[in-house]
Amino acid sequence: MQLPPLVQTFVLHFGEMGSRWGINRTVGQIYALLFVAERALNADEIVERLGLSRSNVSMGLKELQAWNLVRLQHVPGDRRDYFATPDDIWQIVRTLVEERKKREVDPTLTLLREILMQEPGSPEERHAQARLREMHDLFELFSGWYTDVRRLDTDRLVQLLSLGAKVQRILEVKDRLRLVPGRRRGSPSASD
Amino acid sequence: MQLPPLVQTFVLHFGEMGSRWGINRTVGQIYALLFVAERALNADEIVERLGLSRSNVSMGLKELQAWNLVRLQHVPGDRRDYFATPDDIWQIVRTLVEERKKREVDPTLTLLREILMQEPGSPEERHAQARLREMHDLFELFSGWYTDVRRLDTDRLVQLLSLGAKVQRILEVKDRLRLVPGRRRGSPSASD
DNA sequence: CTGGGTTTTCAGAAATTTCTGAAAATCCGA
DNA sequence: TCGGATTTTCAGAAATTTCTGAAAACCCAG
Repeated sequence: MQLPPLVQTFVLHFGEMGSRWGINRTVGQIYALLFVAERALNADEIVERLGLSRSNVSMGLKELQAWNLVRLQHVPGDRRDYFATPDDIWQIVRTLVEERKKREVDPTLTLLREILMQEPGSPEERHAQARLREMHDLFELFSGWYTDVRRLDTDRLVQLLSLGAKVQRILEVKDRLRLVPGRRRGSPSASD
Repeated sequence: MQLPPLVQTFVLHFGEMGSRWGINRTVGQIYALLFVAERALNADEIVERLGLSRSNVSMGLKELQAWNLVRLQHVPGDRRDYFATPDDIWQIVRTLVEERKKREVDPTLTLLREILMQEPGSPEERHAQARLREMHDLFELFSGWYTDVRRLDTDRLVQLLSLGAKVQRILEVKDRLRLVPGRRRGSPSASD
């Protein structure tokens, strides 16, 4: 592995983290390398820097492309493919979340719905269903929240995250307003 | 595997999902089984229902305990250990997030800080650092948000999630108020 | 203590995943 | 169309992870 020490530390760590996330170590390393690189790299440059076989790098890049996590670029007068991560880190986060939702959350929701449609054949199954309904509702809640929030532009998203639990105060205000008797929809207010 | 079909479907799916999440298949299955079970189960019951070896179940339960994801119970007059998941699904979510943060986010933040302390020895390293600073700030933002939000009680949390992007309106109100010239802190308002 | 029930440990077996080299396919300029 | 540069594929090798049986450790009632 032929890398400045600072980069190497990160690449190795990210590779390990990747393997805890169902992404394999070398794919994680490739992504880490591309993420900190000053310019797009071609496959041979990745081979050289990470000390992997050419075919392994090819596989890894293919996987990253399937995840929409790298962009393919071309250098004029050079036939090789060059790979880069998006410059905007928020774009990376969005893609990552989107893809994981598509691959993990959505199929799980589908399965849960199917299970909930079935007729329970025993008290045991009835209880299992009740429990799975809780899980289903939880997933739906998160899924709906995400569908909403993903539309926010990045500035607003950052604003929201920075606010943290202060948002709670808004909910408190809302509650208080609810308690006021005779209050009606229609009067504009931040809590509506 | 000796299970009602409805439960079996879920257990198998959850096992597969687990393996995409760095949790191994059988640990996922054990958790799924406990999650839908009407009562706490002992190790032999798990062996019987999932068709795993006794030692494998022992390992799996140990791992789940390390994650704080199962509670140990005792039945009077029975020396065996019984295992159950928390009744409150939100408690499960909280534990899951907490543990993943501890194991993945925190160490990554530590590493990133260390890297950012180093003196870059080349333009390449300087660029890498800039990039990693972006990542660091992103992680800090999420981490701070989480630290805040985890304190909310479950009702408020659900309320917040249900609100989804409607929270955006509050931000818009906030912006608008900021633009009003001469506006001062002190006058109570939902946007403060 | 002792003995049986229970859980844990751990070395090796089995299964799965990752990685590689060699060959095939693709692609493009001449 | 040809020929070299580049990328992809894939069968088997290597590495890693998971799983198991047997034995050790533990634990408590008697």
